[in-house]
Amino acid sequence: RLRKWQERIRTKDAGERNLQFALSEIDRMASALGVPRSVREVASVIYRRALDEDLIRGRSIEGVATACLYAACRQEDIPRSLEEVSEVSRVEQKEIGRTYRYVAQELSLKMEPVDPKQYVPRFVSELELSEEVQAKANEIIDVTAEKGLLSGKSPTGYAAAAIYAASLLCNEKKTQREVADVAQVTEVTIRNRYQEQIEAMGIH
Amino acid sequence: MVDPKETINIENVVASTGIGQELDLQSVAMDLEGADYDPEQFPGLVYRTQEPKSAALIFRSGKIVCTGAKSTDDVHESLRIVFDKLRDLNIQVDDDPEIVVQNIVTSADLGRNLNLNAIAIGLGLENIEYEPEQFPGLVYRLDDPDVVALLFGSGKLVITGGKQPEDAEEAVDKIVSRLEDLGLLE
DNA sequence: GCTTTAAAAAGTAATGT
DNA sequence: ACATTACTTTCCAAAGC
Repeated sequence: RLRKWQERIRTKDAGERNLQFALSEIDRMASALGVPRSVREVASVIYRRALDEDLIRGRSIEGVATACLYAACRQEDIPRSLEEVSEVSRVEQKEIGRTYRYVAQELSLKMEPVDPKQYVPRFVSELELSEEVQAKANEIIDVTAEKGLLSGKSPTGYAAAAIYAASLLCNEKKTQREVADVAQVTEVTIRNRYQEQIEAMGIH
Repeated sequence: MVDPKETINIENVVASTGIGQELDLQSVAMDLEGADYDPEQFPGLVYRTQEPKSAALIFRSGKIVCTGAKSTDDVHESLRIVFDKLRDLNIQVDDDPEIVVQNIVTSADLGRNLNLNAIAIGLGLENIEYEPEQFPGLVYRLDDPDVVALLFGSGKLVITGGKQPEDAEEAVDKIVSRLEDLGLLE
């Protein structure tokens, strides 16, 4: 009986320690990503729910913690790409993506697809482009997405192409390589999305 | 407008069977030309048929999995070839082993572009998974028939998980009517 | 969970010319 | 700038780790 009691304490302590580890990891990664405190709080809430629903079995604490942070960024409308999140996590990108989909499905998180416009302010800022370019990029995204060009395309590549196009239209040209680097996509992707967007905008 | 059902094409059929006899895969690998066997990597021996084109996984237990055939008839034909090859090696094979189709993969075309964003939100996010950062297709799980559909922006789709060719037809009908109900087609 | 086999869809990526 | 190859997702069975 005494043994069972000690065991309960032990598992309870282990559980507490694991939770503390997960929350400190979320905090560390959130800091590294430079996202506000509200995002860490949302991520922590999602993690505790995942814990309550027993979703961590068979998965690493780090993986679930990272997936929760990725989901929280999206819910707070300041998305970070899986690649960006994987850079501050020791879990590989593919595993983060899988775990995120699992957690989102099991907790019925109503995750809407990421709007490419949500990446625009950050990318524009990193490229030191004007608000005029930002407004133009947003317009390009809205108009071309309305015409159905967004289906199936990655939000980062889509935003990158719109920013590239806007920088040309506003005479503040950035090279495809410069834009590709901040968005972490290839020049080929920017080229392909750019061509479609320009075509749909009727700029040529 | 063309009925999307008419565009259905079977791309792959997976079936399982067994010869009712245990096998020494090491010796089968020696005698059967074109056989790939690496037990360290995978317990099954791989044997490919040319016509119809398919790949058979042969196990020590005598059970066999056949994949890659373009129709249920082709699966039977491919397995008939495999059975005869084994008989050529003086291995006893049951007269006509039961062949069970486990999965049928089909492709089809709705003939219209799809707004996957609208579909993901419109169909409630319940049986749907749409993560264009990870994959361009929208994953739609149906209960009846019990299949999974991958919908693309072009209007083309893949249906997998079905056991009968009719499952794909039913699935296409249900997908089309659901999208029409929500005004998401065209 | 993983390993292997096959096939389609469309996007993205790495590598090669 | 272009092509080719390869990887992402879904499904399923098999035997064994």
